[in-house]
Parts: sequence; structure tokens; C-alpha cells
Amino acid sequence: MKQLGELEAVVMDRLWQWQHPVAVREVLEDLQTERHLAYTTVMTVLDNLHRKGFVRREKDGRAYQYVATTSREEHTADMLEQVLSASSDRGATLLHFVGQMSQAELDELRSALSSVETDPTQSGPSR
Amino acid sequence: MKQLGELEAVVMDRLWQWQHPVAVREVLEDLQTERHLAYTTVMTVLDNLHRKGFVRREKDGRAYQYVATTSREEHTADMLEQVLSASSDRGATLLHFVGQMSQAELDELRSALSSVETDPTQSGPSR
DNA sequence: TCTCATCTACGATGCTTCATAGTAGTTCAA
DNA sequence: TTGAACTACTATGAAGCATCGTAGATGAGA
Repeated sequence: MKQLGELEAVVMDRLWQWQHPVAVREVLEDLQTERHLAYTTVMTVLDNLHRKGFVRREKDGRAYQYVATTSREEHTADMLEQVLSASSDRGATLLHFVGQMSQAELDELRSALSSVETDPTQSGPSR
Repeated sequence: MKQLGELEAVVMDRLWQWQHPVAVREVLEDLQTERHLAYTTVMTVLDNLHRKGFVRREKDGRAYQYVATTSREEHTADMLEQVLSASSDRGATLLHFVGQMSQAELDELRSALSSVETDPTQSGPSR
């Protein structure tokens, strides 16, 4: 999976917030407050994200409606998996990883682990 | 922290394997089997890695000796932390993450977690 | 001391990705 | 039928990376 560029990430943020399909124009108008971009710039970005599989789209009249293919959490989890896959020794890497986590994070992780234990439906590719 | 380029990653792999300082020429000769690069190419890469903090170096006679600043596992753990930091909801992300892990990986993770529990010296700066 | 091999510093070039946006062409609605 | 909105395609410039050459320093041996 590819990394997102900066503007791509900003756009994905919006799509992850609104979890429903939106048109180019809506994204453009929402971004207008912080940076003023041309309509075609936003369109190109969404088109690229579509090519890369980060968003789906469907025609709605003349325009496309774009929606993120995964939740932000799934996407980040995929990235984590991807990074971990590059490791030669997953066990040692995980040891370092948890070793640098704060107590609160450790608690979150333990809680996530126990959910998987007690609820097997959570495991596997959720969706 | 920045991502590594492709050649940068190859070079770091070597440095992580040999865990002792090596000169440009040694890296070059080791890489020669798979790709033939100019001496200066490897030197530039090592220089860039040094600038980015991935390796340390010391003069040894005329030449520098390069050595990785962190182990591969530490580096990967740092990357994991960096990816996780980008998440808005760490708990949910971790849930997805462990949700897509295999049983074997879950065991590794549990084992890593219990090491941290029983050996507080592992838990590093509890940020 | 002079010379050659080796090394570093610095700069150049080409490639790829991304951000940005313009133009041409299509299409629907008034 | 015309104009606004939309898409497709293309272009351009910046940044990061891979690649390597040249110039200059320097140490070892003649």
C-alpha cells in the first residue's frame, strides 16, 4: 500500500469524517476555509485516490460521489501491519513496540487483545 | 522520522546484519553481487543516512566507519509508533490491528506484553 | 619528497511522486 | 440551444531519491 501525500491525507481526513459519499465540490468547499484550491486540483486528488484504491466512487447525475473504502482505523491498522511485515523478527519488534508504549497505551492494547480473545467474530478481516 | 528509499533500505539491511562499524568499501563490495554501483553512490547513500540520523560514523584512518544507530527492531518499533500516532483513535486502531493478526502473532504480542508487565525496565520512558 | 591510490565533499542529472491547475469536451437543465 | 458544472487529459514545478563524476585532501611507499 502506498503512502498518502500531504493533500491526499487532508482529503482522506475529510472523507473519513463524513462517512458518506461526497462530490468533488463538497470537498472543495470544505477545504476552502484553510487553503484555496482549484476545483480541478481537488478532482485530480480524488481521482488519484480512486486509482490507488483509497476511495470508491459512483456516478450521481453528472458528478461522482466519493467515499473512503476503509475507515481511518482500518487504514492505520493496515499500515501497522505493513510496517510490521517489513520486520525480520516480529516478536522482537513487538517487544520493542510495547516497550516504548505508555501505561495508558498498554491498557488500550490489553483491552484490544482481550476483545479478540472473548469475541472471535472480531478476528479475521473485519468486513 | 523519514521513510527510507529503496537503496537506503538495502544499505540499512546490511548495517543491521553486521552489527559492527563498516567502511563504504565494505558495503560496496557486499552489494556488488546483486547490483554494481559506483563507490560514490554508496558513499552518498551512507552520507545521507548519516545526515538523517540512521547511522553514526567515526573516522578510522582516512575512511569513515558507519554503524546503525538503532537495531532494526527498534527502528521498526519507532515506525509503528509513528504510524499509530497519526491515528485519531488509538484504541480503535489497535483493535483493528490485533483483529487482523494471526493466532501466532497474537501469542507473540501477548508474550511481549507480559514481558513488559513483569520487567518494568523494559517499559522505557513511559511517555 | 613526490606520486599514486583512496577517501571525502560537493555538485549534477534523471526519475518518480505529488500538488497544482488549465483546457477541451460532454451533458443536463432552463 | 446555450451556459454552468463536470470529467478527462495534460502540463508544470517542487521534492526526494538513485546514481555518479570531479576536485581536492591525505597517507603510504618509492
